[in-house]
Order: sequence, then structure tokens, then C-alpha cells
Amino acid sequence: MTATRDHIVHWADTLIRQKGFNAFSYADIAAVLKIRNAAIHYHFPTKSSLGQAVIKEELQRLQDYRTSHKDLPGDLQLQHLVTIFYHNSERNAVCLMGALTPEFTTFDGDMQMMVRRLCMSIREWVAECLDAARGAGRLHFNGSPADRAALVVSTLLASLLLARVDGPELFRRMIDQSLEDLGSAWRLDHLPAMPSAGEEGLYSFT
Amino acid sequence: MTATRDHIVHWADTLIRQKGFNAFSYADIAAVLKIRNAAIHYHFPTKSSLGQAVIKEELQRLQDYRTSHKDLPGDLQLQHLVTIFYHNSERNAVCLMGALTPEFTTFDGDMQMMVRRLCMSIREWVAECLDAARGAGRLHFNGSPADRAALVVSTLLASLLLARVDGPELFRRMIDQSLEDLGSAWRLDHLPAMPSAGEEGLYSFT
DNA sequence: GTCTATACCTGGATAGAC
DNA sequence: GTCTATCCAGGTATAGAC
Repeated sequence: MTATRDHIVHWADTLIRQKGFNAFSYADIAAVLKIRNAAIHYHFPTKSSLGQAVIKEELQRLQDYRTSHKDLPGDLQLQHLVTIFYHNSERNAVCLMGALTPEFTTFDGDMQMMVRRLCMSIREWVAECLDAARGAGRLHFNGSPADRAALVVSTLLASLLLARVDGPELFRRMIDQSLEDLGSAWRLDHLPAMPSAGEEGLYSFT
Repeated sequence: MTATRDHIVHWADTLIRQKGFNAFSYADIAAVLKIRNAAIHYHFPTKSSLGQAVIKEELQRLQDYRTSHKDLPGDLQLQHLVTIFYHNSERNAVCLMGALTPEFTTFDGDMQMMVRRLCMSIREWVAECLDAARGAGRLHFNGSPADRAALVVSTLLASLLLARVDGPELFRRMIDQSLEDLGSAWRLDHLPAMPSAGEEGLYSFT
């Protein structure tokens, strides 16, 4: 069944965010899913192929969201992104960019390419949102949308890393300050507490 | 001789920034220094103890700089920090915070403590610099120095990670935009090209 | 598709000679 | 302090039965 494949990718994603790509093993996934590591190799011959599948799914989720919300104001799309990161911070998980870029030099060419695509796609999306939001007078910032997008992504990425060491409260403070900087009235504080665990698809791009 | 010990720490630092903590091995260091891994174990019984030594040196360099430049205006101290990061970006190296926080959950208690101290110390220093610089009218920003410091550190940290994937030019653009946001007249563009390789102590915290 | 079994390698770490 | 030699655990990956 293809369900197994999906479960493998899901847990690989989770473990990458928890421990990093090099630190997680087939045995970790096998233990959770109660299968043997040979079963994982059936679906993903190499660890690199598994890593690529994880990123591919993330890209797909991002793409799906963009196409289904293309008419939503840019700042509201960004709220969705921020919310996803917020939920990651509550689970002490980091984003795929934050997990994978430090180990970038240890990856093979195919994997590096996917990491690159992931970073580019997220920055591109954020840039478009920022551009539209500024054009509509809903957000305010200096400089090009592309550079500002890189800074916004930076803040999200690094907030998760620093919050992992300092606690989730730091994440809220940093993000709310960033939102103020952008002239947004919306704040993380308005968000409800974390939804009950087990929700799938919520903790997406990353 | 204690020189060997220093060399080991130096290369461990370099390798951590290149590949991450879990990905580098005693064999990597042994190969570079042309010694056996048993010699490394003599100086550092466990890998964790080596990692802690790397962080300890970084903290020491930071401390040394702060005490010897305590009368320098905050924004000029921050320029030094930015310059260090800039040189890291030129070598495709990331900072210790960026390298270690993603793998944080895989470390033992002692190592986690050191990572925490490192992140705290840097943020604290930056906060003091920002506070002083704003008080002197040399920099401008909203919010508390502590929150702003976290954002500044975030930008530096994540710029290195994203630049690794996108090229060093991205680092310059992001940092210069950040400097503009802070009301600084100084820009990275003013910096000379990277100094000849082999300089020690330059690529310090972090 | 999943299993058992296993090959093969690399990693961290230790013992004991020099 | 550094070496040789070695242990042992764990990791990725494969072969072949079911």
C-alpha cells in the first residue's frame, strides 16, 4: 500500500526537524512504524532519495496552498505561514530549511538541488506576498520585496532555532516585533493555543 | 604539547561549521593533523567534551573582545560582529549557533548547556550594543534591545545559512538591508575583499 | 510489500606499548 | 603524548524467502 510510503515520508520529515538529517536513521522510522528497515529501503533505495521525497512533499504543500489562495491578500497569506512556524515552535521542531542548510555540504547533488529549490520557492512566495501587501498599503517596508523576503524568512527560520534553546516564548516575542516592523496589526498573541496533537498537514512548509 | 590540543579544537570548529557536529568525525581531524584518532581521545575523551571545548573557546574570544572594547560605541562593536560573519560567508562557513541548534536535541546535557550559554552570551552582548547605540542616537529601532538583539542575531545566523545555498551575494544584500533598517550609515560594501586565507582568530564568534 | 538475515563500513572509544 | 591494535555499536544497503 502507498499508505506506508506516506507514513515513512511523514516520520522522516518529523525526525529531520527533530534531530537533523544525518542524525536520524532508518531504524528510527522502522521503530515508530513497527516495520523493518528493509521495508523502508523498498520505498526509498537510498537515504538521499528519502530526503528528496520529504522536500518534494513540502514543495507540493506550498504549491497547493499558493494556488488555492492566490486571491488572498499577501499579508493574510503570510499569516498562514507564520502560523505554521508558530506551531512548529510549540512542538520544538525547526523548519526544513533550518534543519537542512547546516548539513548542506554533506548532501549529494540531487539532495542539494532540492534544498535549493525549497529555499528559493519559499523566498519567492514570501516576496510576492510582501510585494502585493505593500502595493495594497497593508504592509510597509523599505527595499526590494526579494531582499525583504529573505529577511522575513530568516527571522522565521532563526526564531525556531533560537527558541529551541530559549523556549517558545522567544519565538512569539521575535515574531511579534517583526510584525510590528512590517506595519502589521496582526500579532501571534491573537492565536489560540496549539491544537490537539495528531493534526496532519498543519505543520507544513516548514 | 598543548599546541596539538589547540589545533584539534580549531579544526573541530571548522568542521562543525562545514558539516555539522554529528557529521564530522575524529578521523576527519586526524587526517588533517596527520595524527591518529587515539591522540585526539587523549585530549578529549568524548566527542561531547570536544564540542564543549569548541564552544568554550568561542565564548572566550567573545569575552576578550568585549572587555578590550567596552568603551567603543555599540554600533562599532556590532560592525566587528558583522564583519566576522561576513568572513564566514565568504568561506561558506556557518556560525556555531546555526550549526549546533538544529542538532540540539541530539546532544548530552553538558553540551546543550554550552550551546545555550553561547546563544545567550551573543544575544546579551548585541542587546547591550544596541541599547548603547540607540541611547547615543547612533542607531534607531523600536522595541526592547533584547528583542531587537534576537532579531539581529537571527538575521546574521540565517543569512549564513541561506547564503550557503544561494551564494555569498545574498548575505551582503540581507545584511545591508538590515543595517539600513537600523539607521546605520555603514554598509558591508565598504569592506575590503576577504583577507588572505590562513588568518587565525579572525573567524571568531561565530 | 514486507520479512529475515547479513554484508560491509564507519564511528566513537579503550588497552597497552613506546 | 602519540602510537598500534582492537572492540563494539550503529548505520546504510542488499539478497532472497514468503
